Amino acid sequence: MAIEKAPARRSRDVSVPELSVEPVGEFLAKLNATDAATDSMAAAFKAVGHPVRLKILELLSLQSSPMCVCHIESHFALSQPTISHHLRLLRRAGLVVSERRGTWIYYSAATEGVATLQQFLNQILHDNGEHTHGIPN
Amino acid sequence: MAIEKAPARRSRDVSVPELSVEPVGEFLAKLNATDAATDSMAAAFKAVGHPVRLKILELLSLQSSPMCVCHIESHFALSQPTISHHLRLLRRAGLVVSERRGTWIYYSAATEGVATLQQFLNQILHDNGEHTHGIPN
DNA sequence: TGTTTATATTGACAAACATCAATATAAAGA
DNA sequence: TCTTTATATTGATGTTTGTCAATATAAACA
Repeated sequence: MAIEKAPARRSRDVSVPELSVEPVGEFLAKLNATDAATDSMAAAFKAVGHPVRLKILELLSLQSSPMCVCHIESHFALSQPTISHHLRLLRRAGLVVSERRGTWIYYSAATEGVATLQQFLNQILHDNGEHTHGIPN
Repeated sequence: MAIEKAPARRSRDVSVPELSVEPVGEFLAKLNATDAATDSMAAAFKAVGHPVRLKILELLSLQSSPMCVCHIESHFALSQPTISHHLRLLRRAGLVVSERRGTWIYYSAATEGVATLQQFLNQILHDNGEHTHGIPN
């Protein structure tokens, strides 16, 4: 197991390795997408970061047509208030929408919200490896 | 605001509206992707469900070449152990990988892990609206 | 060897979360 | 109007999470 030499230093010998690509221009521009944007994106990911909510979203997208709460409920061994709670979180995150029809309330997946997350990950994947300049030896 | 009629009933008049599309075949097959699979997918989403971790991932993908912890750290007003903690969670979720180089440890985005999430959302988007059979009146 | 430096781990604590029982709301039907 | 039913909200409780200070580990260097 060959031990690598420490990365090259800047003119003044600081204790931090040099970045192989400077964080300028487009880099910073993208990076500084408002904190608010990052926060709401993170909040949406957090919403699908729970098995029950992930499954609800899966359920709604597979079902395609809106489902009422009682149908959603029947897929889980959880109390009605708990399902209601998870639905609220998904709604707040913009991942599902609801519509009242008489006594029932129908939920469906919110395409836009899901697309936003998908596009974010897409960007991560495309940015990554697009401009690999090699790594400090 | 027009109030809708209750959805049609089954033969025996139960208190639950009829599903407009029956959950059979491919539907159930997809749905029953093991709970374990759902859980690990949810765990990965949860990992990006925090602003700091989301930003770290963004940072790594924009930077493209691996970054050492001290560089990552410099982007946040958080203690070193806290950053280390977030990196651990990202690593456990399979979203980043780390490699030791002498004293430093370099992190980079794990393309596979991110791709898994991206593909999941992709599926959600494609399933949704693919077979809209109309909704109960 | 001993010292320095980068990163990880531990322990503690406050804040956020998941869940349920109980209750409220709101629509439908008698 | 009163009752029933579907869903939401509230309040309580145990669990998980985010954060830091203190400490440990591990590599590099003198």
